[in-house]
Amino acid sequence: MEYTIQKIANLAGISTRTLRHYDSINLLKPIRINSSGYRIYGENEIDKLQQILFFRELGFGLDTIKELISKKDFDPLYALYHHKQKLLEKKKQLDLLIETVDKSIAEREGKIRMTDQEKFAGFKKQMLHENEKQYGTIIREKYGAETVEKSNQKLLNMTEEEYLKVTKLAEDIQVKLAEAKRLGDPASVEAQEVAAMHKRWLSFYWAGYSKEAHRGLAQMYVDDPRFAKYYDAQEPGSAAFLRDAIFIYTGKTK
Amino acid sequence: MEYTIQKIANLAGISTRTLRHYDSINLLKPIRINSSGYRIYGENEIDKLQQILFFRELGFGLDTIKELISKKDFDPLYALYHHKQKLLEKKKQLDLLIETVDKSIAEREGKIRMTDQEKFAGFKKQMLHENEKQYGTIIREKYGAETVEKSNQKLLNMTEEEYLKVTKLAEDIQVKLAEAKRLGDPASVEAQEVAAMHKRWLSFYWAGYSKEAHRGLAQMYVDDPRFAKYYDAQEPGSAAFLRDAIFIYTGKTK
DNA sequence: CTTGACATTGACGTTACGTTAAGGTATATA
DNA sequence: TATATACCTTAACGTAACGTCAATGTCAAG
Repeated sequence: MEYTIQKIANLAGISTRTLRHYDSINLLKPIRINSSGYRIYGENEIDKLQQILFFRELGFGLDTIKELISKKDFDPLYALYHHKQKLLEKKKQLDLLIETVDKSIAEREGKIRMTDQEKFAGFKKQMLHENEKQYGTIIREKYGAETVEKSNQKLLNMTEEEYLKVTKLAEDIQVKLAEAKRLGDPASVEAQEVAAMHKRWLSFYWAGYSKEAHRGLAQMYVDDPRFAKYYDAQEPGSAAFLRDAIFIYTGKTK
Repeated sequence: MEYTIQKIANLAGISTRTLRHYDSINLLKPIRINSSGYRIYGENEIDKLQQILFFRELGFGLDTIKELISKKDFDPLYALYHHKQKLLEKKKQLDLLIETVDKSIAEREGKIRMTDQEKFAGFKKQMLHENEKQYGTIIREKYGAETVEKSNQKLLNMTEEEYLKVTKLAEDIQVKLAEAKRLGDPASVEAQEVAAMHKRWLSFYWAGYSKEAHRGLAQMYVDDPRFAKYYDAQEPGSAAFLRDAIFIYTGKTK
């Protein structure tokens, strides 16, 4: 099926302006432009739009959505599982809100009392922290094709806020690491700062932080060419330098 | 209990900037400012903020929220009932979305097929029209103190979009009615246009439109001094003029 | 007495569109 | 064949609800 802009807008319950906007920011391009300059959308665009709307519904910004779905290894099926999980969480929160309404009604009718805390239960985006003790599959399974996949999946399970934080942190580490490397001393304040950042970064993916595991990962950075390549990209020898810094940071000179 | 800005922000899970914003637009003012110029919030503000957040959660704009809760006859208890109903509707929609995810997963796994329509079920703010056949209590109960209350309650049951539309329509009617009245002829194009607008307006509150009922209401506008006063405010004699126009519009010269 | 965590008022920035404006295109009907 | 109507286009400014500085003041603890 081919759709003009208004047909697809009606189908999805959005405005034509929104579709033009998505076109202009390269989030969703029509499959082709006809001889009159009209946008024409096809089946693939339908599915892509659906994904976009799911992410949007879950509070992701358009920039983030674009990043996610345009990745070469974007997996629509896995994304759908992600959506389901997140929608279920949202539903839980809605239930909490409804409970808060019920309580507030009962309070107004003089039946019960509420603390000020209780009056806002369900509004706060509850700490996923507590009930989401992700355990560190990364190291435990050693590395391999799976490892990288798994950690990408963890990305999808983050809120947008977390996602932005963690990707920014990763970038910062790259930059600071290259700077520190140029100074040459893995015991320097700069290098130790990088090691600390790396610990924070690791904690995103991996709840059970321990010095031993941190060191193991650091060594892996050197041994595994894929990781080494990533860290050496900005400045050669960075992977080894980072390992040394982390070894010192975790209290082991070598 | 008294709260500083950050305490209340943490309590409610919002930012201090948001609270300052609400202050500056007169949506939520602190109970007092202390000697250092700090905002201090009290119990009443807590409850008011809760109401604000409920409305916000339901997609109401801050302007609209301000209008609603600052009305002298704002009823917090009734509002809570409203919130509950709307939250339950929202939950229904979420269930629909989750169903859409499930189906989409099944489709990707080759188990079922989906139409393009189905792929977007749950995104569209479903027509409340269908399952919300409000019946016309206004006329049926004749008028009285209750009548006005009931129709105000209907306002709370509208989405923001509807609310804005209906209030704007009411204003437009006022203006156009005064203009048409000055022309003098209730059969004129202008007057008939007003009658048509009035029908649209009425349909917002009252699903079971009929010419008889429309005429009944028009007569009531003249007979009831409260209504007459409202319509005669801009231009004296407008209530009677409107009645005449509606009588003609509904096909009864007198 | 200074440090750090609070608070204040501007004021400009951002996101995701809404909303004209000015105009080209397709099709049904007079 | 004309014209009305319902589409479509780009361009550009508008808006809502804050986020994010910057510059500065206040308060409690060590």
